Amino acid sequence: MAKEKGQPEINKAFTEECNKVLTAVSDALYVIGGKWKLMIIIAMARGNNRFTELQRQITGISARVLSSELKELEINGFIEKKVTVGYPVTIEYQLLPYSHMLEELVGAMTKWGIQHREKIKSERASGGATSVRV
Amino acid sequence: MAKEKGQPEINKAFTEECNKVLTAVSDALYVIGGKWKLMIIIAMARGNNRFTELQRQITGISARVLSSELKELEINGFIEKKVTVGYPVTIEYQLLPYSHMLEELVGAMTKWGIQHREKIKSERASGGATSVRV
DNA sequence: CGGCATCCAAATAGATACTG
DNA sequence: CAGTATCTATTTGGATGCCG
Repeated sequence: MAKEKGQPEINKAFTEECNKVLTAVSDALYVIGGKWKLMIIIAMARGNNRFTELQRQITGISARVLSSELKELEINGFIEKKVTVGYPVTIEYQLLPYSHMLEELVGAMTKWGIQHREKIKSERASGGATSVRV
Repeated sequence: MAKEKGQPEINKAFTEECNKVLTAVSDALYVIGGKWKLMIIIAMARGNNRFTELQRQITGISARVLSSELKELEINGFIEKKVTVGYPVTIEYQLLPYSHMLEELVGAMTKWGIQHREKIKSERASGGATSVRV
């Protein structure tokens, strides 16, 4: 139902709401999409503030990629780079308040990711064809 | 704080929780990451069930990409392809119950995306350097 | 330690044309 | 309408080496 040509006003409201959501999600994916950005923010929220710490915590990220992702996160107002001058110069990345607005999103994604892995596991027991990277 | 070497047990609990979240988010991104999968599910949840409808609703997706994304969504248990034999054969895609588990995630992402666009807009008024695709 | 430069491989996606 | 095929362009990212 809801696809006949009879009631165009109903479809129109649906289409507008749909467009709104699509635009918003598309916006979100544009800034925090990709494999790494959210992961970096998550790791930083747990106290990993140094370049090398982040590289160690986030499995599989290379220095080149980490470096460029940090730059983008900085440009987009999620993090800040702090250079402390001293005998060994230390460089730390700090989350800015704006990144805390991602907490709800991260929470939802975490929850879903856990559920999904459970689902895959129970399907493995039977014999479904699904995909998770190992 | 929380980076000295004094209290290793505290850091350890943090690291474990961190790994758990990172794994979950990584899992989630693996299945629903990319530009299109969530968008397709959103559009389908609003009554777009035909190939061409989806292509019209989702700005910028090509037939080739839509086709392959639909296949992956089917493999991963989010949607189902229904072929109705008849004089004009009709093909419809239906969301499966599993895809409804994404609603909370989609909601959080929508909310964030809207907030982000607002933020960018108000920054444009002053003169920040951020990025949104136009 | 915190990167940048370079090179290269692979994934992703756009354009276009064609089909039953 | 619902795709497939092909070819190409762009993006992404891994590996390695180097630098202050």
